[in-house]
Amino acid sequence: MADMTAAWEPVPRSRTFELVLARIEEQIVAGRLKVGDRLPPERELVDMLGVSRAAVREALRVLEAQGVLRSRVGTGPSSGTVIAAMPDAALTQLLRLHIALANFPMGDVVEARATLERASARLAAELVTEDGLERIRDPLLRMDDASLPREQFNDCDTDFHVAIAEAGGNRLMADMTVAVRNAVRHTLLTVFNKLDDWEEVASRLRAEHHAIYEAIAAGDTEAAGDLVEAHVRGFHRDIVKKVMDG
Amino acid sequence: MADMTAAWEPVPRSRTFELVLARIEEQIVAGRLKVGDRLPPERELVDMLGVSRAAVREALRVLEAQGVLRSRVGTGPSSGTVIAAMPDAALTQLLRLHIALANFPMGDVVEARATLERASARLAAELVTEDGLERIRDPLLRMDDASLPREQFNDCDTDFHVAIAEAGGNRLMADMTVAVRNAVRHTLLTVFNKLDDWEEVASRLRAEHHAIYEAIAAGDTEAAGDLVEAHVRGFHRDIVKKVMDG
DNA sequence: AACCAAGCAATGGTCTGACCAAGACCCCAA
DNA sequence: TTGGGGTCTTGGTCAGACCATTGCTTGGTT
Repeated sequence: MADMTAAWEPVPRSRTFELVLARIEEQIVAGRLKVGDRLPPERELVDMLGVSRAAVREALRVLEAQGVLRSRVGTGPSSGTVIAAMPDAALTQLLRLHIALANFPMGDVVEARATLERASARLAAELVTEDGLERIRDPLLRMDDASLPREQFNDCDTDFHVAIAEAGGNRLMADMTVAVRNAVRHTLLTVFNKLDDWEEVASRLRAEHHAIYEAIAAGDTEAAGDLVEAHVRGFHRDIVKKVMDG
Repeated sequence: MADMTAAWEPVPRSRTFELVLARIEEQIVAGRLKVGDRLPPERELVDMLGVSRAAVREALRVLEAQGVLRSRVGTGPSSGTVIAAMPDAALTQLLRLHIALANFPMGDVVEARATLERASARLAAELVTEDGLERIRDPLLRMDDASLPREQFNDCDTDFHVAIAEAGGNRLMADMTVAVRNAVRHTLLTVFNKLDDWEEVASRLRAEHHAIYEAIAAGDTEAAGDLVEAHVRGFHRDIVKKVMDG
């Protein structure tokens, strides 16, 4: 007799749109659909798969939410439904909601940021090009303007960290870094706006950013990683927690 | 005159389902919708928002793809659409497709695994409980069975790494680790099945796994991290690459 | 009184068919 | 040659109907 200790979980009854989804994913995984390829028009998929247009559209919506598709109305080369690759936006959105749902406590997010950005900074210190350095320097210098409003400072801060992540040349790590950083963008802005000693905090961040930049530019792997990790952890420990608890 | 260097990107014309999506996300971010809460039935949302049911359903489908919702037919307490929290499945699915689309080259994935699992192992060595240790030990011991088919060995391998990630107590890092590991599950299985010297490889993996387990059990943070990183990088360098290139 | 089965109502799932709106292309007139 | 309007393709939206599942209610039977 069969093993009865394992629960007899009901087979998840496939909904129509999931079958459509499976067909499309199948072609992606098999490599028959590549980035830039166009899918058949919705109405053709309806005929080919023998399902309603609503089912097709729900499947497409899922893939769009995963950053795999892009749809445009009209005729011509750029119209229709095409395979695209926008994982970072999809990742960001996903993390944002789950952080809001408190599935991911802020402490976990900080730990993840410290881990990812430390690794990104180390890669950057090893592999960065002159072009990459310039992309890091731009937001860095813009933050030096003392009259910069806090919201724009926050955006530059994001750009700075994103530029470092991308300088390492690892798209997956960069996208995860971007997603995690973006997911807490609103939270950080709220914190910034509550600060009484804004100028003091901004000065500290500027100094830390400059030190990180110097380490990366100098190709000092260890220093770059340590400084970024300390930057992320220190900022949350000393500033974010104080504001959110106090 | 305004700055003309920045491209005048067209404002993305909001589609109806995106408006619905925005309304629901709004309530999640504001904390008015928590895990376990039920959304109004689709037909009520249609009345409240003044849109078609198709639009509502497309929005719900997106949230479901993000692991935020769970829908069930019928009446009663467990039916309807409820806020759930299944980020790891959603993350896995997302990464799987993007890896298939080659947005994320295998080298990047390995780098990310090394980074995430190193950090997870360090956390585990510091924080693991007796219960957590047992969850790590279970797949470890099952892999010691030399007659275990390769596919099940692969699953146990996954379970082993997942258990370590979860032992650290950081849900976000654990979910990212799980997602990345799951996303390459199929690839690894293919590699396993192509190996001529399977027993030799399995022995090596077993030995490395045992060493990792011992380090975590002993609370040796540095060793645990180093061993896991070496395990991940070494496996891909020595085995996966050889099979996929040869 | 206890119990079981038939029926009912609520809810998500699916389909049909229609129309709208954006965008590119074609063709004709100036 | 050029400008403009028509038209076709394509995604976006909607209304309304029916199906399938599920849990609860109800009423009869023992």
